[in-house]
Parts: sequence; C-alpha cells; structure tokens
Amino acid sequence: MNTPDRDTKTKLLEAAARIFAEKGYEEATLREICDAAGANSAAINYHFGEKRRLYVEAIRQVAGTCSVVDSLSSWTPHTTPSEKLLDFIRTLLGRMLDPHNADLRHRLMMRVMAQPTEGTADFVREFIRPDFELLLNILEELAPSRLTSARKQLLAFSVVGQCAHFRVACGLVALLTPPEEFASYTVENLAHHICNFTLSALGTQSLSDYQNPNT
Amino acid sequence: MNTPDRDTKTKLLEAAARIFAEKGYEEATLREICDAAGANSAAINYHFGEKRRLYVEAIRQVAGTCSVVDSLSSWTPHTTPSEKLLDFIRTLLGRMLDPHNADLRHRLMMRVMAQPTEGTADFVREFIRPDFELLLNILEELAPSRLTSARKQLLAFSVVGQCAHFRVACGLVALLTPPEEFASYTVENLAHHICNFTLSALGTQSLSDYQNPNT
DNA sequence: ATCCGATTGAAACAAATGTTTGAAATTGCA
DNA sequence: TGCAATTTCAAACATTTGTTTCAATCGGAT
Repeated sequence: MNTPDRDTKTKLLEAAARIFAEKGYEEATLREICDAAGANSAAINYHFGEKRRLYVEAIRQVAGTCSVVDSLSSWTPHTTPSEKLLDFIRTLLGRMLDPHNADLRHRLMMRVMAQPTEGTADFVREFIRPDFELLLNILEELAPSRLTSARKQLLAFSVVGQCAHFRVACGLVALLTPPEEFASYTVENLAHHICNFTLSALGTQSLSDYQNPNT
Repeated sequence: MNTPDRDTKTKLLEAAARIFAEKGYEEATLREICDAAGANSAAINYHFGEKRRLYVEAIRQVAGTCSVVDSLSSWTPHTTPSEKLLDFIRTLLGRMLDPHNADLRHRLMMRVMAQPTEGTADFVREFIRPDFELLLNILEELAPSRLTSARKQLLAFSVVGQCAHFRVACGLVALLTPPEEFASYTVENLAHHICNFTLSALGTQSLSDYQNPNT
C-alpha cells in the first residue's frame, strides 16, 4: 500500500536476485541479502515468510523483464536467416560471458538450470522458452521443410550447448587452451565459430562476409 | 602403516568422493561422510586436518584411475575416424548421462568444472587432458591438414559442449522438450545426432551405416 | 488528536556445521 | 608381556544458518 512497504520489499527482491545469482541458493545468506537491502532480518520473514519464497519471488520478478528476443528488434524483412543466427548466437553468448556487469537474468538462469527447484518451471516458461522458440524459427528459415521438429529441437540444443559450454566450463576451457589462444576467445570470435559451425552442419553456405579473420 | 589406518582413511576417501560428487563441496557435510564411511567425526581431522584437504585428496585419488581413453582400446588400424568420433561421443555422453551407477569421475568433473578450487588444475591435467587430446587427434584424422590447431581446439569445444549441455542443463532440456520426444533422448540417439552434426560441419560424409532410425 | 493495523528494529532461538579436545582403545615393537 | 606411538571414540566447542519473538515505530482513517 504505502511507499515504505513496497520500498523495502522491492529492495529486498533486488538484492536477493543479485546475490542469489552470484552465489546460488544455498550459499546466499539472508543476513547478506538484508544488509545489501538495508533491511532487517525480520523483514524477510514478514514479507516472504521463508527463504525459498523469497528465492522464487526474486526469480519471478527478474524473469518478467525482457529476453534475448528484445535485443533483436533491428531485424528487417531483408535480414537473412544466417545473419539472424549470428545475431542470436552473439547476443546469447554476449550475455552469458559478460563478466563485468553480467546480466542478472543469465546468471540466475544458469543457477536455475544447474539446480532446479520450485519456481523453475515458471522461469523457463516466461523467460527461456521465447528465446528458444526464436532459435527454432531461425533454424526453420535456414533449412525450410528439410527438418522435422524433433531434429530442429536437437539442432537448437546443439547451438545452445556450444554457447553454454564457454560459460559453464569456462574454467576448464581456460586450463585446456594455450593462454594466447584463450585470449582470442572473444564473444565475437566465438560467435562466428559457433555460427559457421552450425551453418556448415546445416549445409548452408557460411557467412563469408561476416567471417572473422581471427577465427 | 597398519591396515586399520589405511582402511578408515581409504573408506573416508571413497565416501568423500561419492558424496562430494553427489552434493558438491558446500552441500556435503562431514558428518554424512563419516557416517557413510563408518568413521568418527574426528577421523577427518586426524587424517586430513580439514574439509578442503579431504576434498582435494578425494579428487586426486579418483582422478588417477582411468579415463575415456581406456574404454576405446578396441580400435584397430582399420577403424575409421568417423567411427572413432562416434565412439568417443558415445562414451563421453554415456558417462555423463548415466544416472544410475553414474560414473563418479564425471560427476566430480562436473563439480570441479562448475566451481574450480585448489586441486582443479591437477585434476584437469591428469584426467581431462588426455581425453581432450584424443578428441583433437580424431578431428585431425577427420580433416587432415585442413585445420589449424586453434580451429581444432574450437571444434573440440563444440563437440564437448554439445555433450555437456545434456548433462548440465538436463532439467532445462526436459522442460523445453515434449515428453515423448524427451524420452527418445537416449545416449545412443544423442550420440548419433551430435556425431552427424559434427561430421556435417566438417564436410565429412555422415555415418549412414551407423545412422540411427530414431534420430 | 487519536487509535489501529501495518511495518520495522534489536535480540534471541534452535538447529546444523566444521573443528577441537582429551581420554580410551588399538597397534607395532622390544 | 609391557611400553610407546598411533588411531578411534564420545562429547563438546564456537560459529553460522534460517527463523521467531515482541516491543517500538510509522501511516492513514475516524
């Protein structure tokens, strides 16, 4: 009702989303969240009852904001499917890998993926599914009527899997790759590699004009 | 020296490896490990001093056993590179996905990948690297002298990434895929998809004789 | 201005965790 | 056998966790 109510509750949700994304559910402590929000320990109990509900609410709030789809509004009717695929991969990869102001939603997504709990299904439905459908549409455009929906699904997982690997197993990749080579693993270079790899697999001509010299 | 010493110490290491693999470092409790090992809480302090050292020792011991490489000794000089790739992917995927008697080392590997700590580098060097080199060699055989080592490296990550995704984001995949389709995601079917996807991307003819009708 | 419900605050709670303690038991060796 | 070192045990410790308590405070309707 009144502003202070919504104020601390909102602050709590924001701090919770950030800290849950950073540390995961178990590692994040309520005291840390309360301190970050400038609220009292009892505020969580008052507004949310228990830790898990705060977690679910934080996910739900963050999920409703936007998705990869929104970043791709610059497409025109003349944008080719190949360009769309590159755009999609670059956007997804960029959000996944950005270490600095890393996108809250993707960090949360990774947490949710790794450790599904109550509220996960909603998060997937509201936030991840639209992006996934977009990828399926791009694949359909790339190879119209050549692919069953089951194959498209698998192809989409192949694309996402390649991207996610550099996020999930980043530490491993760093240990397996020579330093100077690892330094060249920019979003741009990786996106071109994954895009061209996928286009080749589909039998589509690679984006030579987009080809990155460093790849 | 004496058997009981090595006995409880070994039991402790085995139980620790299993439980750390299941729950991760923070979630696993020392009391649970001790109970599983039939040892006293103080035994950990006596033999290892602290929790982290037990973790590192457990990883190190498990890492030294064997790797994917050892499962592929059935290859002959006549085994084609494509068959080798399928074998590799099937073995890797099988170990990653087997939920029942799931391979301890791969569960630990996932944990280590997701949350690198002290001892990770050794684990990678001793256990993961040989498998990765094998994959690089297979890729070299598939496209001799067409690929720079940097490109081979990226291709290898694309292969591993596709496999790992079904492990890491298994819950997500299940939520995005129709149930009856998800039911068809057996190791065999997924391995064929990933293998053919990769071979197509390399411009190599797919393994039609190995083609799986359900894929 | 006053009262009542909503909200906040400081402190404490029970439970669980990693760790320590010191005595008891066991082992290897003379 | 007897001794000394090693290993085990039950109990307790200090700390941290999520949660609760209850009085103090605030805000708006009467």
